Formats: sequence, C-alpha cells, structure tokens
Amino acid sequence: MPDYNFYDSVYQVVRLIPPGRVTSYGAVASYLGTKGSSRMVGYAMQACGNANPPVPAHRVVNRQGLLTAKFHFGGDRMAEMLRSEGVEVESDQVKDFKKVFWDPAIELEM
DNA sequence: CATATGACTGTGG
DNA sequence: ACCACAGCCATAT
Repeated sequence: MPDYNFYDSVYQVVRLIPPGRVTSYGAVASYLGTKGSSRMVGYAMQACGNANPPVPAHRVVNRQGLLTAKFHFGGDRMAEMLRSEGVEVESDQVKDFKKVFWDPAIELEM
C-alpha cells in the first residue's frame, strides 16, 4: 500500500454517499478493511473540516441511525441538512434507517 | 517510544 | 428492553 491515509480513504467513501442516504461508521470502516476502527471513522470526521473538498459528515450516523454527530455540528443543524436532502429525521434519529441506509460494501461491490 | 483519547460496536447482566 | 463494561485501532501529545 502506497501513500495510504486512513482519513483520506474515509473522506472519499463518505463523499460517495448519494443524497438522501446515510451510512454508519462501522460500514465505512468495514469497507476500508479496518472494521475494528469504527471510532477512527468518526475521529476522521472531526478533521473533515480540514478536508478538501468538504465531507458530508452529516450523512454519517451510528449503527442505530442516531445523529451522534449533531453534538459536533452544534445544534440541530445536522438534522436540518438531512431533511433538506430528503432524509426524514425524528428525535435525532433517521426514520426508515434501513431504507436510506447506504452500505459501501454493498453499493460499491462488484 | 508510551499514554491518552474518541462523531463506535458488540456482548453481558 | 435498558445500563454498564470491554475491545478495537489510528491520531495526537
């Protein structure tokens, strides 16, 4: 593996998330091969503000579809953005999570 | 080089 | 079903 940066890989996968869809940290980590580093995905998101182009971190939620990242966005900004993209959010949780769930390991599998 | 941290996840009581 | 603890692994200090 050449200049392999974990952060960059995470950013690229997250940027592949289509609008109106969400994914989980574990799914991204698993796709990257580092299944156990689900926390690293979120940690990478912390530095997403340093990435270019920016990363739609608001499309990444936890396994339960809960907007754990909203605390970092500062308010319900995350929920509003998701709603703006067509994702129904209620009680900081994505409705029909299974329906809007976007798994890179499946969507990108070929 | 060693310790601490974290936007997670799974298992057990 | 709910709460608590442990495992995991890359980055930061």
